[in-house]
Amino acid sequence: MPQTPPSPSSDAAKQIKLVALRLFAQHGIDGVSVRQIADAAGQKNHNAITYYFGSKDALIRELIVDGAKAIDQRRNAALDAAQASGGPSTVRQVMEILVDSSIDPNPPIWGESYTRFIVGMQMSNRALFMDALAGRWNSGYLRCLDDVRRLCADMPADVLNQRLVFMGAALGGIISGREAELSDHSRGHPMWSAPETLRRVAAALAAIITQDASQTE
Amino acid sequence: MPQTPPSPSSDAAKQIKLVALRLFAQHGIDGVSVRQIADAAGQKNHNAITYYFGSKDALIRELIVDGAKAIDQRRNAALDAAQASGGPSTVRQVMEILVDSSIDPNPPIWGESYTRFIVGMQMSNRALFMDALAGRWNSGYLRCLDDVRRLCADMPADVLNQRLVFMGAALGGIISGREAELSDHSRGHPMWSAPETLRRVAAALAAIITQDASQTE
DNA sequence: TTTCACTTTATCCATTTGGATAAATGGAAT
DNA sequence: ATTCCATTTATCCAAATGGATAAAGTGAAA
Repeated sequence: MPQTPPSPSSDAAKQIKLVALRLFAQHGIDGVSVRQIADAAGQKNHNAITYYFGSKDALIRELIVDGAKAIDQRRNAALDAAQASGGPSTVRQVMEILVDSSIDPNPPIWGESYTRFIVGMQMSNRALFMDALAGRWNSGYLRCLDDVRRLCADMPADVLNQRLVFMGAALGGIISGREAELSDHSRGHPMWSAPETLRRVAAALAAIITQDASQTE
Repeated sequence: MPQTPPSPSSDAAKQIKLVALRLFAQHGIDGVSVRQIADAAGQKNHNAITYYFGSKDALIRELIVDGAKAIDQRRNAALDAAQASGGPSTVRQVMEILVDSSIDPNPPIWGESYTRFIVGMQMSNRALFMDALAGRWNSGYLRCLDDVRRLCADMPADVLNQRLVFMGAALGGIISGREAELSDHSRGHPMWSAPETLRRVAAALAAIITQDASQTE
């Protein structure tokens, strides 16, 4: 009777995680019961969650860390690659890294869910979210911010920091909106599935940072 | 035994609505029970919700409509005022209207909650949200978008519409982030309480719309 | 003072929740 | 074939949930 992680990552456990992430993203963690998760994962009994993860809470924590880790690793890899040639040379480049690393390169058939999941957690279960991450898996994001600060050294620090806050909020809002749209398979999504759209998201975020007075009009 | 709205708006009913909005904004509608609401509203019994609103669901619908109505009226009033002198003449002006109208001029002591509530509903309870609004109380937002289209007539429609989508997502993300910060009374919030900050939010949103190629750096 | 409508309070209820326990199942190694 | 293990399935449980009902309480009008 394994109280510690029973199977490192059995098929069933993987399936439960995939399905739970989607349901949590769609309805919030308080809007989904362990029974619904077990059902959707093809289990005949809700005890599967207790068996594989210990509790609903522990499952949620795993999902938070898994996704944050994956994104952080993509971010750091992209930054390391850019670093090889002296680091990103424009704010736009940093935003591209920030946006691209937010996207799962191998999403399940029904589309991505993590950003919606995480944004929902930050809104409605901030304490659990913060506790699960405990400051971990955030280095890539912080490195991006530092690169922007390096590239905008002439901007007053308080103005820049404010814009970075706006940019972060915009990033979450836009990417989770994209996820929600793409997860609706009842219609096509020409805009969001167009390859240039993510470039334009990066451009929009860069505009928040690098806006100048001439933009008054 | 009033099955229809019992009291138009008694003190207790008002208090319940105020408190419920805050709790729903903080924890999501599935994270708050009618007992918690009644407790926080000073009621000794959770039947108050049934008595005044019929059901938890009906209370939620009232909250959705109340806030949407108030915002829409502020938006239309501001647009009407601008219309008197030929309508807003810059995208920045439209964004100011959009941002300012999102703010409750008479918030409760603990701060505003509606944007977080609504963003959470859109994420986790989209169907209920859409059904409660049924397309109503959205004319102010649509008028703002049309004003932007008028002011950006030279921009390709698909590009502009895309940026309007980004802007809307950014607006929700930024304003709900502001609400969350300001609702935390354990610390001061020099940035968010500064009077110029909302102007800068509007500037950031305007930058998303009016970004040009020179912004590549 | 009595009546009557409105409001508050006290219970009751069926259902759902997360979790615990235990029984069955299945496959590989012995 | 038997043992032993991880896994799946079947129940059980106390607590919490949204809602319904009914009993008090309250104040103004008659």
